[in-house]
Amino acid sequence: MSKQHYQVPTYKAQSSVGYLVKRAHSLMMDTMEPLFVQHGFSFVQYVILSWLRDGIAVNPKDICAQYRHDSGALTRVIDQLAERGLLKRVRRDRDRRKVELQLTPAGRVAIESLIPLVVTKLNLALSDFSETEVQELLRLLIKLNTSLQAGVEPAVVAAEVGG
Amino acid sequence: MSKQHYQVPTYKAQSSVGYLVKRAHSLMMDTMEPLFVQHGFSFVQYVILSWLRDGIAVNPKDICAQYRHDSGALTRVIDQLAERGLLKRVRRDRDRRKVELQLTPAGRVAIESLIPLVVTKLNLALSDFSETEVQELLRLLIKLNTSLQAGVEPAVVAAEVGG
DNA sequence: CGATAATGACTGCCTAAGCAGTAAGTGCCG
DNA sequence: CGGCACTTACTGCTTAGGCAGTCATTATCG
Repeated sequence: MSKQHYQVPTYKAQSSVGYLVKRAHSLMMDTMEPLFVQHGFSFVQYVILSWLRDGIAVNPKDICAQYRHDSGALTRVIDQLAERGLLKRVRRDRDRRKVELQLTPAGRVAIESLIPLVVTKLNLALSDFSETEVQELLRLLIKLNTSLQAGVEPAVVAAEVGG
Repeated sequence: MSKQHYQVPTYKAQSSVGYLVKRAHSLMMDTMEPLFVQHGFSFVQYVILSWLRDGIAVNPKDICAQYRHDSGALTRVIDQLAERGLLKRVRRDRDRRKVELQLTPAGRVAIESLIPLVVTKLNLALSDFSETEVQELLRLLIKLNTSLQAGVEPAVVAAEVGG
């Protein structure tokens, strides 16, 4: 049984966590995107390079899952980055369906040059936050994401079973 | 001078507030959108009806500002809703550039029928949160949004606060 | 082993968002 | 009053994202 944080008679959009998250996302994009555009990258391009840099996602599929980006759209963005020589596709013998993405030296230089800009902007956005507040915000967002993720997938399963 | 919450040498995307916010937004969309689609509405359509219901934004321009949606795209969504008889455009004599959007009775019924679905989903997503945690998450998100907004375009902020 | 399902990357198509430009209306200032 | 800048809603065009389907590869299971 869910707690009744929100209730139908008193619900207003502007105090909904959904609205606040969407707005935060939009504002964050407005803050960050010009940074990348000035240096010749789209936001999505930056994201891909960023994930490769951190070594968390190396396949298109991983990036899709982590970043919830469309698979088809991602293929085309990877094409752009590959054409610019910033990454390369490598077929691994182990599972030849998968494509391993590898940053080229030029790609590494590019992403490393963008990181300081991002860090500066984030720190600026959080300049009124105490360290405790930042950690609490991160914790609550992670908690929310975990909960949402758990809620999304069963719904898909149920739909498949029911349909 | 900004606090150094993030630092270049140790920065990783997955602990960035930007990434976490984007992910929260994506997951929230995945959670909410099917609710509306099943009832014949897109997410954006719901948003517009929702803002009209709460009486916060009554002009296309207000909705654009509040929801950071493209003006041109919004016009077309409003067209759809108007054609379905869920809202109507009214020119006010006071400032004939502005279009006042008004929910029709059918529109009010539609949005009111969607609210309980949203409330239920939100409560489910927050079911592991204490009331204190929810309030803290809302507070921190609002604080973040305020800070981001100030960083993006101070002139707009001043105008909105004044209005 | 062989047939079938499932996975991963990719392609074509379509819709919708983003951008720039237009037109009507308003405020400002001489 | 008249000219100019600004606001607001809207339109055409471009592009990018979402969806469905394809092909190659791998896993599953009789």
